[in-house]
Amino acid sequence: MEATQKAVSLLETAQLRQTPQRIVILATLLAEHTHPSAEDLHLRISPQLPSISIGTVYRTLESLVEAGIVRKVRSESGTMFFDANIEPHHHLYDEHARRIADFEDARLHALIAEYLQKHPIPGFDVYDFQLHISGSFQPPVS
Amino acid sequence: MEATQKAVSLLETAQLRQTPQRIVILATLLAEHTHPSAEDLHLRISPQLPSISIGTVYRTLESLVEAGIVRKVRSESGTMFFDANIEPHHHLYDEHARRIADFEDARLHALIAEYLQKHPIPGFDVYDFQLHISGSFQPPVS
DNA sequence: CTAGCTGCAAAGCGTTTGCATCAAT
DNA sequence: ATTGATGCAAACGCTTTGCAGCTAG
Repeated sequence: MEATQKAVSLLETAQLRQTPQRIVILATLLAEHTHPSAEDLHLRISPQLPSISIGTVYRTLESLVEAGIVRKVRSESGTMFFDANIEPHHHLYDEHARRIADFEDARLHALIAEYLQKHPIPGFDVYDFQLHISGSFQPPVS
Repeated sequence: MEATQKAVSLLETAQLRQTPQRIVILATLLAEHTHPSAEDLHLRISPQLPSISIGTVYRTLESLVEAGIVRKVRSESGTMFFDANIEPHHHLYDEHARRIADFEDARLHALIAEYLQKHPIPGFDVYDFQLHISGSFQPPVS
């Protein structure tokens, strides 16, 4: 399915207003295979919708997160990155390129989930967990 | 050993100048069992050393991190928290109280490390990993 | 003596927000 | 028509930085 159509249908089921801004933001994010920041998205969208403001991008992303359509992940540097992949997955933090990539490994996820279930943490109620793996994509020339 | 003495000896072995500011900052952090922010530390230190500036706190903490004496962890909200416990450990993110607590579990750490070693990620060099467990300390009254 | 740390204040950066206007429903 | 979204710009919170003076070595 095309990204724009998918965006429209997701907004519809989430009962969110289908404004041009929201449709473009969500469609752009769905078409991405990376994890863009709000600013990244704003830059990418500006040519198609020059009047869109960065504030709207932030507010829209926040609504999408609340609706469960989008996930946000904070990077080491503090910037938020957005992710339309809401399947449980982990992240690889590239320390050199300063970007974040998805890391899906159902077995690893199950392994940790099982461990946490078998060994509950006293006084702490676990909602969710995420593995942050830091390293680099291309080993630095040493 | 007393915190101040430990701070002095850590600064010495790290070959960092033993200024009153650095000694107090490190000693305060060593005495903490929580993960204070730079501002927390500044507030806690001000009565003893009223002239100390927040900039110095940040610069000192950065030096200590570089020296491997201190770890920093970014919270969900974006604020940095500092931690004098440099043993490999994971963190519990309390979504309600917005604080971070240590979670040490050598078996879980070993389990994940072993898995990552046995199943290398193609094209990615792993330096380190951290499990972010989110939840709450006192289950909300529902 | 001198390399490097400190205090101060200003600037930086990503993000949020108040407000008047505008548009989806 | 009404509720909620938008653009704009100002403000925000945390962190970093330039600079002149100070201090540990």
